[in-house]
Amino acid sequence: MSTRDDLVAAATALLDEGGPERVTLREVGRRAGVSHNAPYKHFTDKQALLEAVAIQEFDRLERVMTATPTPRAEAAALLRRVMLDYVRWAQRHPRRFALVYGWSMNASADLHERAGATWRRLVELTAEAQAAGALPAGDPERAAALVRALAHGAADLSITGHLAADGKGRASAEDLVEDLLRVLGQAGRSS
Amino acid sequence: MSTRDDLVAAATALLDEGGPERVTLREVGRRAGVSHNAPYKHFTDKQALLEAVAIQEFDRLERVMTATPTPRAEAAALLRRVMLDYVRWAQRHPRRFALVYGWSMNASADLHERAGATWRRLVELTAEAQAAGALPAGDPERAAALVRALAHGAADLSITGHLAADGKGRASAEDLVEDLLRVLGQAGRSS
DNA sequence: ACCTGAACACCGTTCAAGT
DNA sequence: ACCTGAACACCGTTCAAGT
Repeated sequence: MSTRDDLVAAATALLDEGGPERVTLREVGRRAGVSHNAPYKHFTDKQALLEAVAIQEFDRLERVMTATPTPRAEAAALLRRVMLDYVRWAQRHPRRFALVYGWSMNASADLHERAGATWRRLVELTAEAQAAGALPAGDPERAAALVRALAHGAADLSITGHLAADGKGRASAEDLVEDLLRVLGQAGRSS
Repeated sequence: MSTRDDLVAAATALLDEGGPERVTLREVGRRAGVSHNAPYKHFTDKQALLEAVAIQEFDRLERVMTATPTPRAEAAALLRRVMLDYVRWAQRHPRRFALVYGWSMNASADLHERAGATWRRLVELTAEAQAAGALPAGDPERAAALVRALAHGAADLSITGHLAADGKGRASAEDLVEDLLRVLGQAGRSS
């Protein structure tokens, strides 16, 4: 483990504990066993350190999406699994989810590039599912955006407690993903 | 305008300009024409000031939802308009959207209460739309959650630039809301 | 090349007073 | 009741040195 890796690991742990404000360069340095401004020798500023954390997390997401552990899985089943993985990851690591898709990261060209690759893979999967009749025909980019937006919104509302507003939230984020895919499956078969 | 109102207005303006970090109590005080810690006589801390901003915004959202300007509008048309208003509000005031539904607000009991009222109204609308056959039958809470999660996710991805990953995003947040309602409408009529 | 310690500006918050 | 000014602790960032 290089010092750089130690710094990223410490920043990730602090992020999980209390969000970006908890990630102080002083505490990151302390946990990595260096001085409070040693991070500046590896990252231009705090923002760059958080970007490194976000990129590391994006790489994990992409690995899940491009891996196909179930041999010969149908596109629809694979799409379902990928989207369920996505909402489970978000619920398991809510602060990483907030970081990766949050405000501060929309200026990072590096992150934008990785997001593009993940997105293209999702569009491919969607197109295959359409061809199999598991989704309605039409622009695969648009159909993929629909599925992704639902999963993203369900994960975000679930994390912030807005899915269970009355204290009796009857639908989990995973339920909503399944509901959407079921409705889209009906529409795909009936057309 | 009381001093308190001036403080909330200044905080709202600063939030729009650069997010919560930009909202410093010193600058809020300066814009309201008071000292840098006069805000402490009206709010217990910065968090409480931001909560006041969030609550003000939630009240506006609720007013849009409970108002029915189009007389005798059908439930489905009204639901469509409410959800389109929601994504337009989010795109117009991205930092307010991030504040209201973001991390820091999930501990505010007052905000939670207001969210509950808005949510119940949406469930009512959904139930009416289901009765009219514009949405598939089933638990209205769950159907409402599906619509809301899609709108929320589409708005969030649109704001952070993730809907147009390839530089040629073919679906706007509004498009996705319409797509979902169309598919749900088909499923409602065919059952 | 990588790291340290002092220093600076800025911010949230507290406190002792003022009217 | 409402406000002010000084003060404290903390943080991001910079700089002059050290090996």
